[in-house]
Amino acid sequence: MTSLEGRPLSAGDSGYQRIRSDIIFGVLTPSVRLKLDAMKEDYGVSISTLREILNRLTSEGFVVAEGQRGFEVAPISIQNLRELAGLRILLEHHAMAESFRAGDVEWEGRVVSAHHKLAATERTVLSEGDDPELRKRYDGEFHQALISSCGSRELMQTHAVVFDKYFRYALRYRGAETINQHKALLECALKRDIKSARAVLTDHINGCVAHALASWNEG
Amino acid sequence: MTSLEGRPLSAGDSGYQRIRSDIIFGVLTPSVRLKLDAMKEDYGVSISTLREILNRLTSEGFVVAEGQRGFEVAPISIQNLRELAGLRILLEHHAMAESFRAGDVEWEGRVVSAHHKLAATERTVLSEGDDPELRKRYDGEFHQALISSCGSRELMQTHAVVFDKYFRYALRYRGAETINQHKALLECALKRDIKSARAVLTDHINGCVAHALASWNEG
DNA sequence: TGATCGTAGATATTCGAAAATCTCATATGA
DNA sequence: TCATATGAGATTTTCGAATATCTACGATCA
Repeated sequence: MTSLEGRPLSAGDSGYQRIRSDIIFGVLTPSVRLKLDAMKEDYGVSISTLREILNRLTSEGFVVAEGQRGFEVAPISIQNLRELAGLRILLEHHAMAESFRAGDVEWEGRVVSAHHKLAATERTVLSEGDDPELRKRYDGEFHQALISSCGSRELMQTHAVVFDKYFRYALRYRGAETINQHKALLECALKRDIKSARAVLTDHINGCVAHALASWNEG
Repeated sequence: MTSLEGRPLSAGDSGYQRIRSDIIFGVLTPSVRLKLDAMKEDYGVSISTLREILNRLTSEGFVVAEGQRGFEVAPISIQNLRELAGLRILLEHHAMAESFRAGDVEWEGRVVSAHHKLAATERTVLSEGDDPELRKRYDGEFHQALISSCGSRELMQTHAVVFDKYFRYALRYRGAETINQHKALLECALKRDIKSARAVLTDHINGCVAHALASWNEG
C-alpha cells in the first residue's frame, strides 16, 4: 500500500492501520489477549515492529498494557460507551459552534462534499448491503468536515480519537433516522444554526447509544 | 525506580517517564531532532526500546514522526498554546460541573488533601526556590482531584494529557495570583459553587496564557 | 550557470535471537 | 485440607546487528 503522496507505507505504519481497524471493527475481540508470536504471523511483521504498533495503540486507548504481562484489546462496557458518547457530544458541540462561526464558503464546500459522499454510501446500504468500513469513513469525514473550521487542531485530533473509539460500539447500520439526522446537520451548517445542530447531534449520538444498548441485550 | 506496588519498573517504562518529563520541562527543546543513537546513550536503553517510547509519545502528541525521517520533539507555538488552553477550559469546566454534582465527602477529602499539598509547595517557592517538577505534580493532582468525581475515566484521561501538554508552556512560577485562585477553587468546590469555579478557572488558565505570552516576548 | 544524477555517509527501520519475567501445574510441608 | 515452594514451559522484554532509506555533496551534462 502507498500513501497519498505516493510514498511507500512502512511496514510499521501499514500494520498499525490494519490492527487499529481490526480493533474498531471487532475483528480483534474486546479484552482478548494479544499474543505477539501469533500476531507476528497474522500481520507479517516482526515482534519489535508489533510492539511499536501496540505501544501506539495503547496511548490511544485501543489497547491496554499491564506490567510485564503483555497487551490486550481494550475492553468494552456500557459505562465506557456512555463516557465516549458524553465526551463526543462535549467536544463536537463546542467544535461545531466555533466552526459555524468561522466557516467560509470553502468550508461549506467541504461539508456539502462530505455529506454527498456519506448520503450516497448510506443509500447503497439498502441495495448492496452494509460496508461498515466505508460507512464509518464517510461518517467520520462528514463530522470532521462540520468541525473543520473550528480553528483548533488539538480539538480536532482529540475529537477524532474519541470518534474512532466510539465507533467500536456503533457498528450496526441504523437506517433512515441516521440519514435524516445527517441531512439535518448539513442544513443547519449552511444556515449557521448552531442551536438546532446541537439538538440534532445530541439526538444522533444518544440514539446511537440506545441502539447499541438494545443490540447489546439481544446479543 | 519502583512503582507503588513495589514491582520494578521496566526499562521501557522508566525511559518513557524520563523522556516525557524531559519534553514537558524543556530539557528536550521543542522541534529538535531526536537522533536515536545519541538518545540511546543518554537514556540507557536500546534503539528498539527507544522507538517504543517515541511511538507512545507520538500518539500523545509530545513527539512528531514524519515518514521515514525519524522523530522530533513536538514544536510549540502561540497558536498551540491557545488551543490547549481552550481545550483545557472546555474539558475541565464540564468535568468540574459533573464532579461538583456527584462529589461526596470522600471527594472533598481528596480535594482538601490535594490543595493542602499544593499550597504547602507553593509557599516553599519563596523560601527554597521553585521546583517546577514538584509544582507541576501537585498542581496536576489538585485539578485532578477537583474533577475526580466526574464519573468519566475517558474524560479524565483526555484532560490529563491536555494538562500535561499545556504545562510545557506554564513553566515559570506566577506567584500570589495562582495561590489565591487555587484557594478560591477549593472553596468553590466545598460550596459546590460551579459558576464561580468556572469563572476562577477561566481566569486561572487565561492568566497563565497571558503570562506565558509575556515571557515569550521577553525571551 | 543551472539542473539532474549518482554516490558515500548518516540515519531510521526491521529483524531474529538472547535475557528476563510470568504462568501454571506439581510437589512439599504444616 | 490448605498454603506455600519449585520448576518447566510459555511469553514478554530487551538487545545488537542486518537491511532499507534518506541527506547532502560533488560530478556530469545541457
